[in-house]
Amino acid sequence: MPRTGGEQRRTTIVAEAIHQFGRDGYKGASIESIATAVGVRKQTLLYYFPNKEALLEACLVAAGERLGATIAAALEGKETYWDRAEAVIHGVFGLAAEWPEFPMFVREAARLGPTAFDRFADVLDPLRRRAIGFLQDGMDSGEIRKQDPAMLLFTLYTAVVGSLTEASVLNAVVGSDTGQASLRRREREVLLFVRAALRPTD
Amino acid sequence: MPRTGGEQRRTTIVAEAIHQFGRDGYKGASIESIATAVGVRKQTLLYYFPNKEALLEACLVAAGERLGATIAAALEGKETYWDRAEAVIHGVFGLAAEWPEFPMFVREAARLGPTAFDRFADVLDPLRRRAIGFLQDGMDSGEIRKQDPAMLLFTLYTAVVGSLTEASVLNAVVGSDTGQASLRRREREVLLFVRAALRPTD
DNA sequence: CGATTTGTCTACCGACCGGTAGACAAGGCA
DNA sequence: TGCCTTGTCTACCGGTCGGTAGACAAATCG
Repeated sequence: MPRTGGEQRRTTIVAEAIHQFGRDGYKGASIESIATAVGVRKQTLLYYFPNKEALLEACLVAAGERLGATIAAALEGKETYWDRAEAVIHGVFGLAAEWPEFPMFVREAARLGPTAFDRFADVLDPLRRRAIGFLQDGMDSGEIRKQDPAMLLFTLYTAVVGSLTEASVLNAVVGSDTGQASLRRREREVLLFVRAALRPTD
Repeated sequence: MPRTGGEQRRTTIVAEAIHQFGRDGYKGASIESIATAVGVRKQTLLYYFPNKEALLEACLVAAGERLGATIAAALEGKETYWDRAEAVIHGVFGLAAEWPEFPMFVREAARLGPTAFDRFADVLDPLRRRAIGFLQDGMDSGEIRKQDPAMLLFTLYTAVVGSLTEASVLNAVVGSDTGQASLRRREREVLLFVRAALRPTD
């Protein structure tokens, strides 16, 4: 047994937990099934995380960091306000493509209440501030429709996350539309929608 | 014991179930706590609904009918495309104001997968068709930005429902903002956002 | 080499949850 | 009046879940 264990196990468990919390909800996913999926017994999982809630917190922080890294990478080298908005949305959709349960987990985190969600949001706070300042600048320079920048950011968030998580609704509204192609269609749609909504009134 | 029971009990149970399914999720809410909340034993609830899933289906149909009635009432007498869109959004926000768990329940229904969500959506199908046709007309007459009307309806849905259900996110993004005043702010924001997004490109 | 830490396991417990069986009382009906 | 349906209850069962106790083996370190 190579003593490389430790951290690696931890991250594997967290990844699987995000997967199952996203798919089945916090209550719906059992630590037993998470442990089994990682190829380990429940008690081994409890060795790394003292209880289910601690596992959740680890997932929230990990998810925040992952999303933060994605967004930071997307912003690199982008200068204009529209390039940035587009890059962030594209980055988030890319993350959703390679990790479909990720947006569902974030939504579940929000459902669990502010206490849980803040664990996730705190990691992203610097980016949140940057985004609001940036939207404010765009409004000052007349490139973005004037409004409350924080509320705008909230509405943008709901539009993007909703588009990523409401697959059942998509199915009911536009008919069967699944897989990677659907995700690309939705990304394009959200981009057009957001661009139109940001455009200043003449 | 007045023999008025029956239907009234049923609807009371369904209302409470929507409440708890919305607040705690399908898995998180137990039929026992639902029964207790309406002042009855679990076995009495099981007398009306053979099992938990049957209760859920009854909730889905009831929710669909309630939302359908709300939207239909909102549409009455409205002629222009913008009056209609605004009336529907206002109606949905009104429903959310008097029944806060309702949007959460709808989102939970979507989370449970297409099979469950269709029970809810089927009731609303006539309205869905009307909405798409109506958006199409608006595009043909140049009053609405040209795009896929079904995808537009989906994006509008996600924006409205997201704004109603992501309270934790709102808290994290714009700071503490609760109660009826917050709901009104969000309604105004969504209205502005949607109006800007629908506006045709010059 | 021996002591200790690290990691994984088996065995078990108490709580809860969904659902069944069936007693029982009160209203409606022939 | 007496039977039957309707509605509500107590009692219980099997399964799952989160969590504890503690045995045990391999790796590490003085």
